[in-house]
Amino acid sequence: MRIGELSRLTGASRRLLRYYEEQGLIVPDRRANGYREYDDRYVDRVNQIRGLLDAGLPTRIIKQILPCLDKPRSIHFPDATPEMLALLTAERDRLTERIDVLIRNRDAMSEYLTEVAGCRALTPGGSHGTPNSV
Amino acid sequence: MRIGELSRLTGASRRLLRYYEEQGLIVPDRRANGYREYDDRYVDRVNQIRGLLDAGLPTRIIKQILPCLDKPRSIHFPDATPEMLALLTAERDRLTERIDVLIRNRDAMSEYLTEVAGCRALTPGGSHGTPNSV
DNA sequence: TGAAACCTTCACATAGGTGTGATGGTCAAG
DNA sequence: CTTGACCATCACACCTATGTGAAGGTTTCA
Repeated sequence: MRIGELSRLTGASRRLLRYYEEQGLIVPDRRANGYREYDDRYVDRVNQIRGLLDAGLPTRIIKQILPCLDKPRSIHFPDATPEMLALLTAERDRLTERIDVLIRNRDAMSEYLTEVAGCRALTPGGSHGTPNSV
Repeated sequence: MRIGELSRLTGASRRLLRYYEEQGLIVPDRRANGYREYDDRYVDRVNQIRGLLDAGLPTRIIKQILPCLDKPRSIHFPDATPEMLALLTAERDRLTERIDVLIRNRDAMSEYLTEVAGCRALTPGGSHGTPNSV
């Protein structure tokens, strides 16, 4: 498929797909006329990239760990230098810490919402104009 | 305490502390001479801000939800407009999604590392710089 | 043949968090 | 007083992920 199609399938703008390529995250083939040609697996790949970006990892890091997370990697993980493994381990641990922080914050939000909901239940009075009792 | 101390305690640069203030996330008192005066609770507060920022929330949103997560909030959560609650709920859900993505990626990394470790165990030949056995 | 829809590259712009330096005030110790 | 450590404000700079537009080639369809 060409870039427009992939853009539609992934939600990433064409610009962004070119950017990911520029950053070395994806390496599409080229047709004779210069058009980029993407095979189907790029859909998953791009989604994964976006997930990692959204997770706060910079492209520089994603570029390095992505080969490890490749689709049906099961059997043929060939290139695993010790540095690679160290990096991956470190990033995984960082990710875990980050996850913990997020969970704590999420739980604090939930807790607050629960409390407010409980409070709400006790004050049947209309909500809007009157700030809310308590 | 003054800004330098808080900076030391939180790891946030002075610049950043002023930035958070500029964004309305913290509102320290001022001494007669203009110096910012922070009370102890700002340490937790700043840490929480950094956690949320790291979580990908923009200051604009943090500013809004922070009052809800305030420390001993237990009893006196006074100002909870419906919009506020909706925003908080939405952000919490976004956060949950984000957490899920992170967990999936983290698990993929762990899985890969486990596989490689298993593979390693089978090839006793010291690889490169004798990384570190398993 | 020409218009529409797609593609290319290049380059400048923006937004958010953060670094850094200039310039100057405050305060405590020698 | 002066020195040094702290503080203040202001402003310019950076990085990274993105948007956007210009100028031009290709393909498709009428």
